[in-house]
Amino acid sequence: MFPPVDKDRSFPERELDVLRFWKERDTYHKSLAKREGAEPFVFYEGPPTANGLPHPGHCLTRAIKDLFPRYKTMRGYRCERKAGWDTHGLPVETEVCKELGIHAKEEIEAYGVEKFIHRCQASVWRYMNEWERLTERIGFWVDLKNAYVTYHQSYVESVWWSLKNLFDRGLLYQGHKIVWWWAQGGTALSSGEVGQGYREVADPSVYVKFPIVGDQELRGLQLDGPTSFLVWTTTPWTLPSNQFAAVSSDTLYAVVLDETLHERFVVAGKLVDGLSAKLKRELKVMKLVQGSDLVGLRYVPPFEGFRERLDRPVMIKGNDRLHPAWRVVAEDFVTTDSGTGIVHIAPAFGEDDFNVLMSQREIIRDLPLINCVAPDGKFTDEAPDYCRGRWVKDCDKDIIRDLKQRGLLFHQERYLHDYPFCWRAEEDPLIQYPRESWFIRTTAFKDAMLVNNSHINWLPEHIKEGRFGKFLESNVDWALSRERFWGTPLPIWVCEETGQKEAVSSYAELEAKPGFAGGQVWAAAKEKNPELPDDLRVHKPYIDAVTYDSPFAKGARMKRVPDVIDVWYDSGAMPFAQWGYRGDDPPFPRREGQGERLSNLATTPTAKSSSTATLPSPNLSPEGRGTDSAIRNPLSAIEKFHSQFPADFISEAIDQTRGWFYSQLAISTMLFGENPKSEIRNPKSDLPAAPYPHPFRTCIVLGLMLGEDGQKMSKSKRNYREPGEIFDRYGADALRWYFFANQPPWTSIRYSEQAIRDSVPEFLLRLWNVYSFFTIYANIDGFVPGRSRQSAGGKGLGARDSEASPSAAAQRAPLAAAQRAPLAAAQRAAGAAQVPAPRPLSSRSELDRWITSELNRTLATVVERMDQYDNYAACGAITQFVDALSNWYVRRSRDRFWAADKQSLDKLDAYETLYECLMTTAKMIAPFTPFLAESLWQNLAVAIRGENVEESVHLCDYPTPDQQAIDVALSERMNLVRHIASLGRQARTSAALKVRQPLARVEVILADATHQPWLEAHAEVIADELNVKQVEFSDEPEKYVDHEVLPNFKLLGPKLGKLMPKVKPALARMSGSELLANIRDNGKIDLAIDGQQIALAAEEVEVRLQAKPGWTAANDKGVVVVLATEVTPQLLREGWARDLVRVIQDRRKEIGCEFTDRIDVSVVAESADLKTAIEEFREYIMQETLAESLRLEPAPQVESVETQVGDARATLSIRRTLRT
RNA sequence: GGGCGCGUAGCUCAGUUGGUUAGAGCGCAGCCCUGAUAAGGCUGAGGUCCCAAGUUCGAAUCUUGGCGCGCCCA
Repeated sequence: MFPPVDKDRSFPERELDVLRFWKERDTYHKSLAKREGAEPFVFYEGPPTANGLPHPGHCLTRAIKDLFPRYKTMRGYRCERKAGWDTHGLPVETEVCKELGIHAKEEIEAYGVEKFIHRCQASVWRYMNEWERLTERIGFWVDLKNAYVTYHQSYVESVWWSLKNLFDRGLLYQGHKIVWWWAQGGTALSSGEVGQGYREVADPSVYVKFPIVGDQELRGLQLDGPTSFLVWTTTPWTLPSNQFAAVSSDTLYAVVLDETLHERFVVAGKLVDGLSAKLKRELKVMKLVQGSDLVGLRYVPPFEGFRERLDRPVMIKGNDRLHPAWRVVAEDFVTTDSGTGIVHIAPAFGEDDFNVLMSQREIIRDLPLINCVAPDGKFTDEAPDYCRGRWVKDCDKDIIRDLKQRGLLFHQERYLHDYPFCWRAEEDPLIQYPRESWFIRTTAFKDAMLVNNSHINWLPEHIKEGRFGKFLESNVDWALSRERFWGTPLPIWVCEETGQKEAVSSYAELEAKPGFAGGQVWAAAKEKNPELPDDLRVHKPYIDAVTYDSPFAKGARMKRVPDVIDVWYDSGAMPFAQWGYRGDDPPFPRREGQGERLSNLATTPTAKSSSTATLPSPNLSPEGRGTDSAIRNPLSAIEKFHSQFPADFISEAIDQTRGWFYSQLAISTMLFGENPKSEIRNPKSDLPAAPYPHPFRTCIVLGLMLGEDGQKMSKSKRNYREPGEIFDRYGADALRWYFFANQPPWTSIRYSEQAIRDSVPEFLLRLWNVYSFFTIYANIDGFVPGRSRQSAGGKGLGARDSEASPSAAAQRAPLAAAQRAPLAAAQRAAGAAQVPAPRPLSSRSELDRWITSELNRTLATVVERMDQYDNYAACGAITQFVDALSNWYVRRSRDRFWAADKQSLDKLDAYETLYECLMTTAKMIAPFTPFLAESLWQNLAVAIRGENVEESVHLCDYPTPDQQAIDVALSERMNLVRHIASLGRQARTSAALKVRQPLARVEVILADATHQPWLEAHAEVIADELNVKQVEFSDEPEKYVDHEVLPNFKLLGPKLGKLMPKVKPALARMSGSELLANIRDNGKIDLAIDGQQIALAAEEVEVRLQAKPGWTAANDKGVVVVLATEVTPQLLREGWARDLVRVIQDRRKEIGCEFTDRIDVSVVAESADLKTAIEEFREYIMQETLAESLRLEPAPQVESVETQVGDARATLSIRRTLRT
């Protein structure tokens, strides 16, 4: 007995049962254990941050991350899935700040860094439960218990190790650069962070006069009267820090006369007209000058703050004198696209500007930087008095007013542009500001990164050369340091005397340093609060307290630089840091039989660095290590890293292009790059190269998920539903199927609740109904799968549908199969003894062979597509199969299932075939909709076969196609039958003849007669589908159809060229049937076009059919179906009988009959025709409705209903047969 | 402003080396079937394939230039 279908339970409810089942049985770990020793399929989890709530976008990521590991596991690979959490960084800090109601960096310091860090650490886990619940509920199998956590000491130390490696190789340097600066937060932001904060704002746009100093040599410019340079800026607050004005050497500048102001101005010639238009008055061009001729001209500084100090010439090389500020320089970056062609240079506030200063410093040594803004974003005392101590952006208005009063403002307007704000403090505009910062010399690896990238399988492909490739091309050094609190501390200690620096790779290494001090700060904190996680030891402020003796100067101390690092570095270090890997130290033991992924990394293990002078032997167990073990790399980490590097598969959304995708690639290329010659390598580096690509081979770049309104999903807009509600309403399978089957994963998808809802009836429910149909009848008939009849000697389909399929597995994963084979064989042997195999496929009916062929064709497609990471096409194939199974196989097989003889071979074949289809489908869909698959498996397999099958569908091998079972011709023919049936129904519709009304005959006309003999042999199917007595394949098609002969453009195009367009009309002018006859007789058609003789071969034309008017017919794709519409009284009565059957069946249902209940029927009707019909078809009616009696007189004891049968009214009473 | 991607039915999306009748699902309308029944099927309406130019015998598809949207970067 199969467990009866639980009609009352919803999909979500059943999913919860499945979740419980997996948990109880620990199915995930069993699925791993089963693949012990098998070839690994490596997956990396890109760590989410758990301090925000997950939304539907995260569901997509988690679904796709589950799909392929599940699939690969079933295909025989071992796929560990270590979860991870990204825990550091600004997002966390700002959350805590919000909680505390504080904002600025000083406020954090005032609150206390130690307390602040404690809150950060706690806040990281705020939404952990929600994330874990989501992960579990959507069916994402991942090892949450052993998740890596970026603030854990082992992780931090692994990151330190990698930074030390870079430092030792001279790749980590301190530089003075213009950075995007979050003044309130007191830190620089990475380009990625800045990018997230752009938004459109209206800034003041001012054109300012820089009056040319009159007493200088004007090089024949003949400026009679006051003349000014016009400069343009959208940041008036930078004007008090103006230092130069830049022009473009080879641009023509115009000296224009403004007759209203009676002043002259210098602007780029090209921009004069535009400027005039803005002003609505003419600017008269007096003279044109080459930009290079303006270089060196001085102007009056717009503000006085630095004038006293700097407005005088200084000596430069060769006794020349030059003003340190407020003169014109030529720069390449100056364009005439906008503004005035003369650029205001404030070196403190722009990268280009800063570079001007740097090149000027090559001429004037010690040239000071003009900057009257402090790091907190407020003006210093060198600024105009009305600005001092105020936030720069607040001063724009006052500065403009001041300029206006002094007659220096030429023009003012508002300018709409995108400007960056802090991504975590949305009201804070960023400013560009010069800072000391630590950088990684990623530019040295640009070529290596490009090579590495070229080996990665990006999906969609355009990412490789497109977005990601372009990004790599424009690589700039990675600004690593952050002047913040909650992050991985930069592990660099500086000698307070000499300023020399060194990097440290672990806390233990610090403790081993001579003169180690400061550890007591942590010890004291821990004593005071024993609850503190030990991981905080390596964080601020405790780590800041650690100092030691300087190896560079006697008596001096080493102190840590106070910065923490960019969180993106944390995430990018994940391929090794998740294991706490810190290099092959001790050497990694080479193991036999390990694939190429290990060999290159493991071949050249080298000892290094002083702290490991006495290496333990590689096989020393982790427990047996000595006291200094913490300094060394844990053995397990080395093994783990080597066996799990690189990843075969990762996936995140496209916004990670410059985030996680880049950070991983950059770090991996720098540490494990393949071609040492092309890179800066240091003898100290102990890292052997790994072949590209790494650290990931295939990356599916997911599209962004938009809200229902097409906008980016956002909590404040509420344009999406909480994932939890989706699970409760439709279930995880519905959501997953929606993701996998509705579009390729990389298209950005608009979240649509309706579409999720729809995946229930379209796929899940349809399949479930097939299963339900099977269960109902299999139970009625007491069907036991595999125990059909004569023992077929074991080599039937039984082997295929039983779980074990060792030969298939052996081709894929030798190790796994070898281990499993004996067990599987034993299982099969045991099963075979109890359960004789069913009839072989070859003995079964055509319909059975057809659906089995479809099943295997589907499997072939699914496996082929999934191996290419193409879930969308795979799902399409599955959908089609389920449709074929439900709407053709089951429908056409109904009579077989209802056959009275429970032991009829045909009936048993039908059960057997459907059972096999369902079992294989359960396995086939397991990676996609794991819950439904499990329910099917439990009810169809485990409930019947118990120990003889895997206890979960997810422990099964993925089914592979049986090429022998595929019959392409049969598929084609069956499609043709389905097509004919569809056309027949179409014809019925147009004649308003319902299918229940039998008709005498249809005639089928085929353009291509290839399959006609086969169809003639299957006329019965068509007759049944269309409810006609007779199907004929007309031998006089001319009676019903016109033939249209069309050229095959694809074949003829290249051959005929320009004549091509004339062929179609030429053919149309001739009679279709004559052309056909021509082909039949001569094998070709002769045409004359433009006087040229052309012969068209049979395959170069296409014959189309068009039903002639006057016939009830439908045509499409070379088939016409003509319907005989005459309804004789005999046919009419038969139609009525069928109608009565339907009415009785309805009534059966209404009174709650079981499928097998017998009934007594009474029909009272006035219509003589109806009575005749009933008598005529009495047997048929009784048989169809399981009636024991059928009377034409009232049944007073039984409740009756009025009803309509055909055109007649009738009173119907039925009751269950009274039997004990 | 630059890079990348996308514009196909009311909606969500397919559309394979360019081939002359551009498809699917949903939605809508009408109908059918029903012992899988809170399912299923059929039919219909609905398209200047964003616009323009070019290449070609032939363009939704290739090229160029616009326009619009999204993402990334400035």
